[in-house]
Amino acid sequence: MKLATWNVNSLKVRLPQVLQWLASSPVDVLCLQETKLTDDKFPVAEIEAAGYQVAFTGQKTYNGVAILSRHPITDVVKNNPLFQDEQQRIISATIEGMRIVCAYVPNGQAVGSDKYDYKLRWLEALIQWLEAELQRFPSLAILGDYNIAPTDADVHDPAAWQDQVLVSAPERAAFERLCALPLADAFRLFPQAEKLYSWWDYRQMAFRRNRGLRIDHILLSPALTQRCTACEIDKLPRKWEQPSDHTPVIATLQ
DNA sequence: ATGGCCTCGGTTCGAGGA
Repeated sequence: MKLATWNVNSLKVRLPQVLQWLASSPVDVLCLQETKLTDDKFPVAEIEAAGYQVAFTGQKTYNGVAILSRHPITDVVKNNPLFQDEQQRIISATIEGMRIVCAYVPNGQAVGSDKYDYKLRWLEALIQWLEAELQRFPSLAILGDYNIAPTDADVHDPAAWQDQVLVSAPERAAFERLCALPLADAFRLFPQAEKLYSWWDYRQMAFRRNRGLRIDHILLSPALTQRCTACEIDKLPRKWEQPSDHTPVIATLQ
């Protein structure tokens, strides 16, 4: 069983790449963020033709999330019931006995900004909601773009990024509280090479210089942590023409 | 010192992302 997450930065632009990636990496579940499509524009037929069921919630221009699955999808819930939010950033569903949560955490723009406050409030509500969800669903995975690099090992240049948005102490504290629910960062369950990232800025040839951050994560409840045998970042799609600035992260479960 | 790119909406520039 393979679970994956990918912020595609517009599914309209990236649909061919998503289909190409699934053809060569036929994961069981793929969570997408930043689809940037209203629901009436979602490419249901193309995704079903590739062998996947899909649940999604979107809006115009910004945000939007989706869960693609080779197995039946049931009990779809959109957003966090504890947090009134016009922005479409969460969708969850049950697949093969697992509760799958697909999340697009707010970026936060800059420390101290209104958007940063929104990010921290959003994360607080996420923690409260997941605490209850874990009681209901022992086998739970939350996959997505967290917009948080958990430690300096996840940052290409920690000195340059110190106290900036995506790495600031309050954001990292929120990530730690998620881990304390408990949820495990699947990537860190295993030995990993250094300087592995999931996002690189489009500017300054950041990808070629590997100036990136690891901000896309798969967090697993204890029952799924026990089953997890690998977690890896697939850099290949970031090398394709007209790529997303993020690349997929994949967890393998027994 | 600053910004450098990409996407969208809606027109050729601004907002947002990270």
